[in-house]
Amino acid sequence: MQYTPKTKDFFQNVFDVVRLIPKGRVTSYGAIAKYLGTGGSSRMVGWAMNASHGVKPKVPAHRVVNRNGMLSGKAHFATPTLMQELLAKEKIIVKNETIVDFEKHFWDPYLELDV
DNA sequence: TTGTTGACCTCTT
DNA sequence: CAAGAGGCCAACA
Repeated sequence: MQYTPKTKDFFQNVFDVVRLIPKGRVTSYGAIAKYLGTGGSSRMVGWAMNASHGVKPKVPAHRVVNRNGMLSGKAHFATPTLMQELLAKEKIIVKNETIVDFEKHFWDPYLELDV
């Protein structure tokens, strides 16, 4: 199913996809942006995540990283180490602010949520 | 309404 | 191989 950002709020869209990320899996901003139809505008995803702090239910923003698997958004969490801590609970190994075997834990909304 | 900003991605130098 | 600049779309002032 394809979301229609025109009919729904962009943030709502991003939050919905992020919440659908299975435990122990991660995805990238670009993948979400592409799935939403915004294409290369992956920055919008990050913008939406910025508003995901006081959102309910909780949005696993720690499962969303950049294309290289680096925790670029960790600075925006409550604590710089919170993101890595949360990922560690998901059995995801983070080394030097970067997810180990990122491809292995990568979760593509296109493949899981159907295109 | 226009301009700036932003947790990014990709090409070019 | 490393660094810089441009591009994408949406929200905020």
